[in-house]
Amino acid sequence: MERDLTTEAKIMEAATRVFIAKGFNGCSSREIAREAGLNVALVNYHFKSKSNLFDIVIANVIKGFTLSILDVFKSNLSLENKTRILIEKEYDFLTKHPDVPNFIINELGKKDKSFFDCLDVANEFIEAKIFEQVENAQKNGELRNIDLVSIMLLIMSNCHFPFMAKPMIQTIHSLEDSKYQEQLTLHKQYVTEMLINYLFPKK
Amino acid sequence: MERDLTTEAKIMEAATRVFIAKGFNGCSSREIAREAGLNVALVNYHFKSKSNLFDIVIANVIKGFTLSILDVFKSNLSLENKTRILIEKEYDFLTKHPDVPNFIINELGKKDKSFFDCLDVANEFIEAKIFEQVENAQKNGELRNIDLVSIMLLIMSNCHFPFMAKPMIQTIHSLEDSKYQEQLTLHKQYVTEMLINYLFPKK
DNA sequence: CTACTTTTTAAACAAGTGTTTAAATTTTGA
DNA sequence: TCAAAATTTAAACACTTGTTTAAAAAGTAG
Repeated sequence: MERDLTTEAKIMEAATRVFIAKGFNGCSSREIAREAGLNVALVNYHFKSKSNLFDIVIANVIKGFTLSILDVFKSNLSLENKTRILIEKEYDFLTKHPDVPNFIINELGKKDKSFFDCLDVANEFIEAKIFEQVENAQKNGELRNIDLVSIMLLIMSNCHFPFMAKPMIQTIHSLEDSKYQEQLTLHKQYVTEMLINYLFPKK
Repeated sequence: MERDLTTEAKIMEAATRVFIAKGFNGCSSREIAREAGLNVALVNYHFKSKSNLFDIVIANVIKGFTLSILDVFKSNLSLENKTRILIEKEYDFLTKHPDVPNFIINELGKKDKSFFDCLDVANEFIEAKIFEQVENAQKNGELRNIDLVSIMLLIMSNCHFPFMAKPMIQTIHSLEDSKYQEQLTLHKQYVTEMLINYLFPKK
């Protein structure tokens, strides 16, 4: 019962590309098949249904997105350095995959908690012992004493939003892609300085 | 040739609600008509087509969103106080309309520049002379010397993202609506402090 | 009341949707 | 080599989509 993985890989590649670009409702099974250069029926033969394929794709995207973050958390660095590297990595990742945050936020908002639990990323974070490190850094006075949700929100807001709002900002300010990329490189420095200053106040 | 505005108003109300919640591709003309308690054909009779209705709705939403910002810009306050009030107003607006940023960013990204030019909001900002005020504040040393795009990005990121990511954060941290609202109230204070400290460094 | 316009309605249209079917083809294992 | 299994295909399925049509209803003005 050896399966032809190449066909499934083709479908996954095309589906990931199309789903991220247009969302679940914005594309059809036939469009995915066309992009993969395959017959429509193959999508359901290999993946049962469009929504099942979608679940696999989004789980995959989230996994890939989470892995690079976890690497930083698991490393043996101070929280301040972890934050610096995290921002750096986020901007790197998002430069390559600018549509991913929008995709995750929009499509995950439609799912219920049970789906999210299946992804099982929470345990990975617990394993990284990042919560203990935060608690300790706050006791030391190294890290500002605000809750973890807000810390995450502050970092994510300043990393993700500039990529999410890219089409809008580009339209408003008439910036071509290369100019906006320069803007983002500059912005990353501002964001890093601002967040580090705020989260890790020196005395 | 007096038109029954009530019917058009009903369609606009339902369309705005449904479009914001589900996006252009996420809903059907029939769903909008059903929500308005009207016959499907009335949508096209009064608004020509679904996409025409959508253009009117999104232009309307953007206008409403922009107006409250412009009020702040036009007021006679220092940039620091304008920033404080702007953040306050953004959080107020977004508490009432949490789905609007996602809606605007997603759907405006699909439109081209010509559509955006039709909205004609740029002139309003020029009229408010906010650009001159920024330039002067930077010469004074009151405002940090970074470009306007980044200033806007910093403020918008920290105001909009917490609302855009709400479903995701709620799922991750198992927070009910009221708890997340408390979180946002807290977060607004952090954001204000962080942004003011960074944008308006005291000496 | 009557002739006319505007509004509303149910029904139909062609096109596209996700999915299934059954036949054709390819691959597999003995 | 050859039957059994897995894969691929074209075609069809029932359903929804945005939109149009033509008749009915409501409203308007002389």
